[in-house]
Amino acid sequence: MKSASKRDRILDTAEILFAERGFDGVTLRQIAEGANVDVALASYHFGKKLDLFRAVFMRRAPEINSARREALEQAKQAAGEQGLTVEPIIEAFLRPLELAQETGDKGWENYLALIAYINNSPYWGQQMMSEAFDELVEEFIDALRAALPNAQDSDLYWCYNNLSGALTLTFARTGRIDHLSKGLCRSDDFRAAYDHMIPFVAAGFREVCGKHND
Amino acid sequence: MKSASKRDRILDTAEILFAERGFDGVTLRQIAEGANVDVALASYHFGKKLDLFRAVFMRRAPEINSARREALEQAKQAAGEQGLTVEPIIEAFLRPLELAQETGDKGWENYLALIAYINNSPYWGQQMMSEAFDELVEEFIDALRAALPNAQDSDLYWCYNNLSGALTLTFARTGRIDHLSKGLCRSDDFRAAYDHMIPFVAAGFREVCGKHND
DNA sequence: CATGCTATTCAACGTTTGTTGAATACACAA
DNA sequence: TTGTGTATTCAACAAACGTTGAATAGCATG
Repeated sequence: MKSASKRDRILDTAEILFAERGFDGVTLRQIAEGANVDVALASYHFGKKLDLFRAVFMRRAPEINSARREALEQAKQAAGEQGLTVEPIIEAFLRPLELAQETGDKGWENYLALIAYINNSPYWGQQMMSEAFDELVEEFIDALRAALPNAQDSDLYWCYNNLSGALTLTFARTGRIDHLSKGLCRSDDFRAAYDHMIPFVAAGFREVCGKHND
Repeated sequence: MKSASKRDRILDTAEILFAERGFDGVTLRQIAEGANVDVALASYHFGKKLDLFRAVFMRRAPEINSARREALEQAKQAAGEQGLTVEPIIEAFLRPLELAQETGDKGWENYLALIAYINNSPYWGQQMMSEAFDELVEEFIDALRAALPNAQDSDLYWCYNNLSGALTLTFARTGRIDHLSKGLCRSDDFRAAYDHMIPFVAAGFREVCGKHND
């Protein structure tokens, strides 16, 4: 990160700090200090503070979307003519994030924590999340609708809401589960988190949206 | 709220604003203005800003805990000798919150949105949440362990993590599901939210923690 | 009425905030 | 070398921040 351009260092540092403390909990001076850069440079490159926040948020979204889309496409290929069932769809939605977190690139961990913050904030929540991710989410809902032909649409959306909540809490890595389980589970054990989340969520969809065709 | 004591009006207003914008997104002057009170009064009653935040957070926690504990006790009575199954345990954990949100007391809605904010914040998350709720959560984990005798403890905690995430996203009422579903689902339709969450979560627990004895 | 205690306001403090305009450094083309 | 545009720093702004000490009001009890 030392050799990256100053513009990128601002983005990287802002990503870390916004993920930890939220938009209002971070000052431009803290970001500038962390990036070893003058305060005014952030304004020069990104404009207002809110524009910097948006830039951080939008930077990695396309990569997530394409990774998920590709995983869904591969699952469809693998399923062949008999069509997709629930579990591979959920798997395609979630595993790319585990992979992102396991790259060792702390940037991804921070970015996903930032998403957790935004997704659960009534103030920031709806607009940015929808703008960045809803188009692709619809593709997954379509796949789930095909796999669960007896489901009502409202059931599918409510189930997606449960999925989204479980996922973003994992992003946040608050360490609460570490404390609650007395060290038995660790918030940063991504493998364990997703290995438990995928069957959990898939079973929930099947239960609520009808077990037929599965 | 007009006739409440000024001290209470500060708490009520702080609850609203903290839930919307988080700790750093709200100023003491905004709180004072909303409560129709001088700025210095908040410091007089509560000390530092952070102490006010804690006071807001801790105010309603005991009421949630006792409502949940009572619901669990009633479920145990109803189950009799054959012991509790998963679904009534989840129901006892979740329904009291639906009831709180349906009282029409906006204070409860705001408070739960505040919990959503804290639970997903790596900065605030662990300490306050654990302090307020973990003791009671352990009682529910115990009940689930009895209902799922083949479960490993780590499985139970990971499943609780999924439950916690789904629940707190519902608390946040970000309106994203309204947009995503094109109005088919509404974030403030608590009945629908819990009616979908309870079977979803119960099925997840049974799937991950073994279907035996259920 | 006087006394004492709590609640509330007033006024001000020293910092810190986001943002900006001018000044400087840098890179590269002519 | 000179010129030009971009990148970066410097210095400063007005506004807003949390917090505090002293002053005032309200209200019980004596």
